[in-house]
Amino acid sequence: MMNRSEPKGTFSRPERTETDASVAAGLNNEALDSILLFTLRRTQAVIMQDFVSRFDALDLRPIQLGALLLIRSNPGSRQSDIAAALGIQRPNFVTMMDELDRRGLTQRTTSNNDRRSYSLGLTPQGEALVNKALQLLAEHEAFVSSGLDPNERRQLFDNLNRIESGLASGGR
Amino acid sequence: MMNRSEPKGTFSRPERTETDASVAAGLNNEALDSILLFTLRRTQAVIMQDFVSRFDALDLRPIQLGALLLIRSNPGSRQSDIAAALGIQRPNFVTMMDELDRRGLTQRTTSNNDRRSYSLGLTPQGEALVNKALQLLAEHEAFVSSGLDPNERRQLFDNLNRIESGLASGGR
DNA sequence: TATTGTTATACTCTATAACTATA
DNA sequence: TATAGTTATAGAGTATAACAATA
Repeated sequence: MMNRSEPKGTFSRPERTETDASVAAGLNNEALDSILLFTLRRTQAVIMQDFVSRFDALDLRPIQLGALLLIRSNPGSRQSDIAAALGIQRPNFVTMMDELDRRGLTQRTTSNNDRRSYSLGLTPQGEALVNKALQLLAEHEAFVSSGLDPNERRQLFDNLNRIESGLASGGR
Repeated sequence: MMNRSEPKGTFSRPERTETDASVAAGLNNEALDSILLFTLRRTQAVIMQDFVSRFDALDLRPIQLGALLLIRSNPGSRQSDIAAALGIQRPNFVTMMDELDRRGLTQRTTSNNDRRSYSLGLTPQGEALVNKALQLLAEHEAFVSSGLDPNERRQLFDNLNRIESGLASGGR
């Protein structure tokens, strides 16, 4: 173990928290635990698991709920805009919209100003589904944050957002 | 906007930090910004970008570096153990080991005790590559954490680990 | 010329079933 | 019988090129 007193050029280690898998096999994974990317990945994995199991009842994957929420908050948006906000490619969003349309949750209205693009919107069924989803979402967020007090949760979002805005699009 | 005074049953919102994409299109993505899974995903994406661009010179993807680091810290481990610690399926780890072997970075020695399994280890070239990688890794971690002071970075790891250990394997 | 939606396609990641050799 | 490594395979997710319609 390292010195407690912050040696220069060294990063503070996270608290010792072994991965399940490594604990099971008795592996030393200290090296991985101190890498932010890997810690984020593990945390995301367990959160994803809870999300997927909760939203299985509504047959909604995270990205689909993201699309519905964005369309609801930004009615009239174009596919390109929603895809960009979701961080996915336009071609891949087409397939997603095809399915949401097929399920009667969304509608593509041909725009008057620009006949190349669609105006996206939720159908009444889409609105109804999102309302159910918001309830599940609140329970999901409460569950995954149950180990954090409100201030710690705020700190977490703040730290994540600071990292993102510090690195975003600028490159290095 | 909501009241500042923590209304009951409501979660503290993260600080207002718009996604690049949504800013570009002028979209309101408040709903997504308050979902931990989505915020984690965005943060992970920008960190991944930096990681990949830095390690391109060594031709190492994150999961490959993870494998090398685990093997280094746990010489003699079996493939199943390393795969589990990495959180990937055993069949998929086989392909990875095939490539690391082909590149002369790792070696599979048939175990004496149990001739079904291999004892994994790094070759001298593997050791050398990991040493170079550790330098890059330190620079990567410094860069992605440059917006956080040591205490904030510690908090971030701690909060992520608390979420993970709170949800891990127990289900809900 | 440039952009929106689209099609086709390919590459990575991930997950499962089934085989073999050992135990 | 159970387990380690393996093979084959299938499904997501993601990325790019190129086309038709429209600007």
